[in-house]
Amino acid sequence: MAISSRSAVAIHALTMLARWSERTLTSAEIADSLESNPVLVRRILGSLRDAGLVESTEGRGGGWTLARAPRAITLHDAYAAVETGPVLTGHAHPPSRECEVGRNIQALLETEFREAEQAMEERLGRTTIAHLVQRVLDRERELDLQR
Amino acid sequence: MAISSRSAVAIHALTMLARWSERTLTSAEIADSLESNPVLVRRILGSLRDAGLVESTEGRGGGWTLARAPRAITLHDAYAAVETGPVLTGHAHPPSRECEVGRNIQALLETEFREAEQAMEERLGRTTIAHLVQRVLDRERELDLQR
DNA sequence: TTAAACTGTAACCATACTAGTTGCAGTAAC
DNA sequence: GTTACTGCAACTAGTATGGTTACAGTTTAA
Repeated sequence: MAISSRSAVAIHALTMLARWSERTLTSAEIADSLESNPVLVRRILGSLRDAGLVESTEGRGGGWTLARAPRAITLHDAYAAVETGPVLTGHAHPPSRECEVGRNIQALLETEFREAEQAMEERLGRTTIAHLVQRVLDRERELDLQR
Repeated sequence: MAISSRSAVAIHALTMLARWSERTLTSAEIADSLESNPVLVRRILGSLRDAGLVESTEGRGGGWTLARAPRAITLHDAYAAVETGPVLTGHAHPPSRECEVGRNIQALLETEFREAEQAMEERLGRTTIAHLVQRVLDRERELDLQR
Protein backbone atom coordinates (compact mmCIF):
# COMPACT_ATOMS: atom_id res chain seq x y z
CA MET A 1 0.00 0.00 0.00
CA ALA A 2 0.89 3.60 -0.41
CA ILE A 3 1.03 6.51 1.97
CA SER A 4 -0.71 9.77 1.11
CA SER A 5 0.12 11.79 -1.99
CA ARG A 6 0.66 14.88 0.12
CA SER A 7 4.40 14.82 -0.48
CA ALA A 8 3.81 14.87 -4.22
CA VAL A 9 1.48 17.85 -3.89
CA ALA A 10 3.96 19.64 -1.61
CA ILE A 11 6.87 19.10 -4.00
CA HIS A 12 4.73 20.14 -6.96
CA ALA A 13 3.74 23.38 -5.21
CA LEU A 14 7.29 24.14 -4.10
CA THR A 15 8.55 23.59 -7.64
CA MET A 16 5.96 26.01 -8.99
CA LEU A 17 6.86 28.63 -6.36
CA ALA A 18 10.53 28.27 -7.30
CA ARG A 19 9.83 28.38 -11.04
CA TRP A 20 7.87 31.64 -10.70
CA SER A 21 9.67 33.09 -7.72
CA GLU A 22 9.46 36.64 -9.06
CA ARG A 23 5.79 36.79 -8.08
CA THR A 24 3.40 35.25 -5.57
CA LEU A 25 1.22 32.33 -6.58
CA THR A 26 -2.30 31.80 -5.27
CA SER A 27 -3.65 28.49 -4.01
CA ALA A 28 -6.06 28.63 -6.97
CA GLU A 29 -3.22 28.79 -9.50
CA ILE A 30 -1.46 25.85 -7.89
CA ALA A 31 -4.74 23.95 -7.66
CA ASP A 32 -5.26 24.55 -11.38
CA SER A 33 -1.92 22.93 -12.14
CA LEU A 34 -2.78 20.02 -9.85
CA GLU A 35 -6.31 19.83 -11.26
CA SER A 36 -7.37 19.80 -7.66
CA ASN A 37 -8.89 22.05 -5.05
CA PRO A 38 -7.58 25.34 -3.58
CA VAL A 39 -8.52 24.29 -0.06
CA LEU A 40 -6.50 21.10 -0.36
CA VAL A 41 -3.55 23.15 -1.59
CA ARG A 42 -3.86 25.62 1.27
CA ARG A 43 -3.92 22.78 3.77
CA ILE A 44 -0.65 21.43 2.45
CA LEU A 45 0.96 24.84 2.00
CA GLY A 46 -0.07 25.52 5.59
CA SER A 47 2.06 22.56 6.72
CA LEU A 48 4.93 23.83 4.60
CA ARG A 49 4.60 27.25 6.24
CA ASP A 50 4.64 25.65 9.69
CA ALA A 51 7.90 24.00 8.63
CA GLY A 52 9.34 27.35 7.52
CA LEU A 53 9.51 26.48 3.83
CA VAL A 54 6.98 29.00 2.46
CA GLU A 55 5.31 32.24 3.46
CA SER A 56 1.78 33.45 2.83
CA THR A 57 0.23 36.91 2.64
CA GLU A 58 -3.49 37.39 3.13
CA GLY A 59 -5.93 39.60 1.33
CA ARG A 60 -6.27 40.73 -2.25
CA GLY A 61 -3.06 40.30 -4.21
CA GLY A 62 -1.84 37.90 -1.55
CA GLY A 63 -0.55 34.38 -2.09
CA TRP A 64 2.48 32.22 -1.48
CA THR A 65 6.23 32.52 -1.86
CA LEU A 66 9.23 30.44 -0.88
CA ALA A 67 10.79 31.29 2.46
CA ARG A 68 14.20 29.90 1.42
CA ALA A 69 16.30 29.53 -1.69
CA PRO A 70 15.15 26.56 -3.84
CA ARG A 71 18.54 24.91 -3.48
CA ALA A 72 18.13 25.05 0.31
CA ILE A 73 14.90 23.02 0.19
CA THR A 74 15.18 19.27 -0.28
CA LEU A 75 12.50 16.74 -1.11
CA HIS A 76 13.00 15.42 2.39
CA ASP A 77 12.08 18.84 3.81
CA ALA A 78 8.80 18.69 1.90
CA TYR A 79 8.22 15.07 2.87
CA ALA A 80 8.90 15.69 6.56
CA ALA A 81 6.64 18.76 6.60
CA VAL A 82 3.52 16.97 5.39
CA GLU A 83 3.98 13.33 6.35
CA THR A 84 3.20 12.38 9.91
CA GLY A 85 4.90 9.53 11.70
CA PRO A 86 6.96 6.67 10.33
CA VAL A 87 6.11 4.85 7.13
CA LEU A 88 7.11 1.37 8.24
CA THR A 89 5.23 0.49 11.39
CA GLY A 90 5.48 -2.30 13.88
CA HIS A 91 2.64 -4.40 15.24
CA ALA A 92 -0.85 -2.98 15.62
CA HIS A 93 -0.58 -3.91 19.29
CA PRO A 94 2.25 -5.39 21.38
CA PRO A 95 2.81 -9.14 20.93
CA SER A 96 2.71 -11.70 23.70
CA ARG A 97 5.40 -11.47 26.35
CA GLU A 98 4.94 -15.19 26.96
CA CYS A 99 6.66 -15.91 23.66
CA GLU A 100 10.41 -15.76 23.29
CA VAL A 101 10.07 -14.13 19.88
CA GLY A 102 7.10 -11.99 20.86
CA ARG A 103 8.81 -10.26 23.74
CA ASN A 104 11.91 -9.36 21.72
CA ILE A 105 10.83 -8.74 18.15
CA GLN A 106 9.30 -5.30 18.64
CA ALA A 107 12.56 -3.63 19.67
CA LEU A 108 14.42 -5.34 16.84
CA LEU A 109 11.83 -4.33 14.26
CA GLU A 110 11.86 -0.74 15.42
CA THR A 111 15.59 -0.51 14.87
CA GLU A 112 15.47 -2.15 11.45
CA PHE A 113 12.51 -0.09 10.24
CA ARG A 114 13.97 3.16 11.52
CA GLU A 115 17.22 2.55 9.69
CA ALA A 116 15.44 1.57 6.48
CA GLU A 117 13.38 4.70 6.64
CA GLN A 118 16.43 6.83 7.29
CA ALA A 119 17.97 5.42 4.12
CA MET A 120 14.90 6.54 2.20
CA GLU A 121 14.93 9.99 3.78
CA GLU A 122 18.62 10.38 3.16
CA ARG A 123 18.02 9.77 -0.54
CA LEU A 124 15.14 12.26 -0.59
CA GLY A 125 17.43 14.79 1.06
CA ARG A 126 19.87 14.68 -1.83
CA THR A 127 17.51 16.28 -4.36
CA THR A 128 16.54 19.93 -4.00
CA ILE A 129 13.71 21.98 -5.43
CA ALA A 130 16.34 23.82 -7.48
CA HIS A 131 17.28 20.49 -9.12
CA LEU A 132 13.66 19.87 -10.05
CA VAL A 133 13.18 23.34 -11.53
CA GLN A 134 16.32 22.86 -13.60
CA ARG A 135 15.08 19.51 -14.87
CA VAL A 136 11.67 20.94 -15.68
CA LEU A 137 13.34 23.67 -17.74
CA ASP A 138 15.58 21.11 -19.43
CA ARG A 139 12.64 18.96 -20.37
CA GLU A 140 10.78 21.99 -21.73
CA ARG A 141 13.75 22.91 -23.90
CA GLU A 142 13.86 19.38 -25.28
CA LEU A 143 10.17 19.55 -26.10
CA ASP A 144 10.74 22.88 -27.87
CA LEU A 145 13.50 21.39 -30.00
CA GLN A 146 11.20 18.57 -31.09
CA ARG A 147 8.77 21.12 -32.56
CA MET B 1 1.05 8.16 7.86
CA ALA B 2 1.99 4.56 8.02
CA ILE B 3 1.48 1.65 5.69
CA SER B 4 0.05 -1.63 6.94
CA SER B 5 1.68 -3.64 9.68
CA ARG B 6 1.68 -6.73 7.49
CA SER B 7 5.45 -6.63 7.11
CA ALA B 8 5.83 -6.69 10.87
CA VAL B 9 3.52 -9.70 11.12
CA ALA B 10 5.34 -11.44 8.28
CA ILE B 11 8.76 -10.91 9.86
CA HIS B 12 7.44 -11.98 13.24
CA ALA B 13 6.06 -15.20 11.77
CA LEU B 14 9.23 -15.95 9.80
CA THR B 15 11.34 -15.40 12.89
CA MET B 16 9.19 -17.85 14.84
CA LEU B 17 9.41 -20.44 12.05
CA ALA B 18 13.19 -20.06 12.03
CA ARG B 19 13.46 -20.20 15.81
CA TRP B 20 11.50 -23.46 15.97
CA SER B 21 12.50 -24.88 12.61
CA GLU B 22 12.67 -28.43 13.95
CA ARG B 23 8.86 -28.61 13.95
CA THR B 24 5.91 -27.09 12.13
CA LEU B 25 4.03 -24.20 13.69
CA THR B 26 0.29 -23.69 13.31
CA SER B 27 -1.36 -20.40 12.48
CA ALA B 28 -2.94 -20.55 15.95
CA GLU B 29 0.46 -20.71 17.66
CA ILE B 30 1.73 -17.74 15.68
CA ALA B 31 -1.51 -15.87 16.31
CA ASP B 32 -1.03 -16.50 20.04
CA SER B 33 2.38 -14.85 19.93
CA LEU B 34 0.93 -11.92 17.96
CA GLU B 35 -2.12 -11.77 20.24
CA SER B 36 -4.07 -11.77 17.04
CA ASN B 37 -6.19 -14.01 14.86
CA PRO B 38 -5.27 -17.28 13.10
CA VAL B 39 -7.10 -16.20 9.93
CA LEU B 40 -5.08 -12.99 9.75
CA VAL B 41 -1.91 -15.02 10.16
CA ARG B 42 -2.92 -17.48 7.44
CA ARG B 43 -3.63 -14.62 5.07
CA ILE B 44 -0.13 -13.26 5.52
CA LEU B 45 1.54 -16.65 5.52
CA GLY B 46 -0.37 -17.32 2.30
CA SER B 47 1.38 -14.35 0.69
CA LEU B 48 4.71 -15.62 2.00
CA ARG B 49 3.98 -19.02 0.48
CA ASP B 50 3.14 -17.40 -2.86
CA ALA B 51 6.54 -15.73 -2.65
CA GLY B 52 8.23 -19.08 -1.98
CA LEU B 53 9.34 -18.24 1.56
CA VAL B 54 7.27 -20.77 3.50
CA GLU B 55 5.41 -24.01 2.94
CA SER B 56 2.17 -25.26 4.43
CA THR B 57 0.72 -28.71 4.98
CA GLU B 58 -2.99 -29.24 5.44
CA GLY B 59 -4.90 -31.49 7.77
CA ARG B 60 -4.30 -32.67 11.28
CA GLY B 61 -0.70 -32.18 12.39
CA GLY B 62 -0.22 -29.74 9.54
CA GLY B 63 1.18 -26.24 9.78
CA TRP B 64 3.93 -24.05 8.46
CA THR B 65 7.66 -24.33 7.86
CA LEU B 66 10.30 -22.22 6.15
CA ALA B 67 10.97 -23.03 2.51
CA ARG B 68 14.52 -21.62 2.66
CA ALA B 69 17.36 -21.25 5.13
CA PRO B 70 16.78 -18.31 7.53
CA ARG B 71 19.94 -16.61 6.32
CA ALA B 72 18.58 -16.74 2.76
CA ILE B 73 15.46 -14.73 3.71
CA THR B 74 15.84 -10.99 4.12
CA LEU B 75 13.45 -8.50 5.64
CA HIS B 76 13.02 -7.16 2.13
CA ASP B 77 11.80 -10.57 0.97
CA ALA B 78 9.11 -10.44 3.65
CA TYR B 79 8.28 -6.83 2.89
CA ALA B 80 7.99 -7.43 -0.87
CA ALA B 81 5.83 -10.51 -0.34
CA VAL B 82 3.10 -8.76 1.65
CA GLU B 83 3.30 -5.12 0.64
CA THR B 84 1.62 -4.19 -2.63
CA GLY B 85 2.81 -1.34 -4.78
CA PRO B 86 5.13 1.54 -3.97
CA VAL B 87 5.11 3.35 -0.64
CA LEU B 88 5.78 6.82 -1.97
CA THR B 89 3.14 7.67 -4.53
CA GLY B 90 2.72 10.47 -7.01
CA HIS B 91 -0.37 12.53 -7.59
CA ALA B 92 -3.85 11.06 -7.05
CA HIS B 93 -4.54 11.99 -10.69
CA PRO B 94 -2.34 13.48 -13.44
CA PRO B 95 -1.69 17.23 -13.16
CA SER B 96 -2.52 19.76 -15.85
CA ARG B 97 -0.60 19.54 -19.10
CA GLU B 98 -1.24 23.25 -19.59
CA CYS B 99 1.27 24.00 -16.85
CA GLU B 100 4.99 23.88 -17.46
CA VAL B 101 5.55 22.27 -14.07
CA GLY B 102 2.44 20.11 -14.25
CA ARG B 103 3.38 18.37 -17.47
CA ASN B 104 6.90 17.51 -16.29
CA ILE B 105 6.77 16.90 -12.56
CA GLN B 106 5.20 13.46 -12.63
CA ALA B 107 8.07 11.80 -14.44
CA LEU B 108 10.60 13.53 -12.19
CA LEU B 109 8.76 12.53 -9.04
CA GLU B 110 8.52 8.92 -10.15
CA THR B 111 12.27 8.73 -10.57
CA GLU B 112 13.01 10.37 -7.24
CA PHE B 113 10.48 8.31 -5.32
CA ARG B 114 11.57 5.08 -6.92
CA GLU B 115 15.18 5.71 -5.98
CA ALA B 116 14.28 6.69 -2.43
CA GLU B 117 12.26 3.55 -2.06
CA GLN B 118 15.05 1.44 -3.46
CA ALA B 119 17.34 2.86 -0.78
CA MET B 120 14.87 1.72 1.85
CA GLU B 121 14.52 -1.72 0.31
CA GLU B 122 18.24 -2.07 -0.04
CA ARG B 123 18.58 -1.48 3.70
CA LEU B 124 15.84 -4.00 4.48
CA GLY B 125 17.66 -6.50 2.27
CA ARG B 126 20.74 -6.38 4.45
CA THR B 127 19.13 -8.01 7.47
CA THR B 128 18.11 -11.66 7.37
CA ILE B 129 15.75 -13.73 9.46
CA ALA B 130 18.83 -15.56 10.74
CA HIS B 131 20.13 -12.24 12.10
CA LEU B 132 16.89 -11.65 13.93
CA VAL B 133 16.81 -15.12 15.46
CA GLN B 134 20.36 -14.61 16.67
CA ARG B 135 19.48 -11.29 18.24
CA VAL B 136 16.38 -12.75 19.87
CA LEU B 137 18.55 -15.47 21.42
CA ASP B 138 21.15 -12.90 22.50
CA ARG B 139 18.52 -10.77 24.17
CA GLU B 140 17.09 -13.81 25.94
CA ARG B 141 20.54 -14.70 27.25
CA GLU B 142 20.96 -11.19 28.59
CA LEU B 143 17.60 -11.41 30.31
CA ASP B 144 18.62 -14.74 31.86
CA LEU B 145 21.84 -13.22 33.22
CA GLN B 146 19.88 -10.45 34.90
CA ARG B 147 17.90 -12.99 36.88
C1' DT C 1 -16.70 52.79 1.28
C1' DT C 2 -17.70 49.06 -0.90
C1' DA C 3 -16.59 45.27 -3.89
C1' DA C 4 -13.15 41.97 -5.23
C1' DA C 5 -9.52 38.72 -4.33
C1' DC C 6 -7.16 36.48 -1.35
C1' DT C 7 -6.03 33.18 3.12
C1' DG C 8 -7.66 30.31 7.08
C1' DT C 9 -10.46 26.94 9.05
C1' DA C 10 -14.25 23.98 10.34
C1' DA C 11 -17.42 20.68 8.82
C1' DC C 12 -18.77 17.30 5.93
C1' DC C 13 -18.76 13.47 2.21
C1' DA C 14 -17.66 9.19 -0.37
C1' DT C 15 -14.24 5.97 -0.90
C1' DA C 16 -10.88 2.74 0.37
C1' DC C 17 -7.95 0.23 3.25
C1' DT C 18 -7.02 -1.74 7.74
C1' DA C 19 -7.20 -5.33 11.52
C1' DG C 20 -10.15 -8.38 13.18
C1' DT C 21 -13.95 -11.87 13.06
C1' DT C 22 -17.41 -15.58 11.77
C1' DG C 23 -18.55 -19.40 9.18
C1' DC C 24 -17.68 -23.19 6.54
C1' DA C 25 -15.62 -26.34 3.02
C1' DG C 26 -11.59 -29.28 2.25
C1' DT C 27 -7.83 -32.32 3.95
C1' DA C 28 -5.17 -35.36 6.70
C1' DA C 29 -4.16 -38.04 10.91
C1' DC C 30 -5.61 -40.77 14.68
C1' DG D 1 -15.75 -40.51 12.15
C1' DT D 2 -13.87 -37.29 15.11
C1' DT D 3 -10.22 -34.10 15.69
C1' DA D 4 -6.97 -30.67 14.08
C1' DC D 5 -5.46 -28.35 10.73
C1' DT D 6 -5.49 -25.02 6.11
C1' DG D 7 -8.09 -22.20 2.73
C1' DC D 8 -11.26 -18.88 1.59
C1' DA D 9 -15.28 -15.85 1.26
C1' DA D 10 -17.89 -12.52 3.56
C1' DC D 11 -18.59 -9.32 6.92
C1' DT D 12 -17.65 -5.61 10.55
C1' DA D 13 -15.96 -1.23 12.79
C1' DG D 14 -12.56 2.11 12.69
C1' DT D 15 -9.73 5.35 10.38
C1' DA D 16 -7.33 8.02 6.74
C1' DT D 17 -7.80 9.84 2.31
C1' DG D 18 -8.85 13.36 -1.43
C1' DG D 19 -12.26 16.35 -2.32
C1' DT D 20 -15.92 19.88 -1.39
C1' DT D 21 -18.91 23.56 0.70
C1' DA D 22 -19.40 27.35 3.57
C1' DC D 23 -17.93 31.23 5.68
C1' DA D 24 -15.08 34.43 8.60
C1' DG D 25 -11.07 37.45 8.35
C1' DT D 26 -7.71 40.41 5.69
C1' DT D 27 -5.98 43.39 2.23
C1' DT D 28 -6.17 46.05 -2.07
C1' DA D 29 -8.26 48.89 -5.38
C1' DA D 30 -12.07 50.98 -7.83
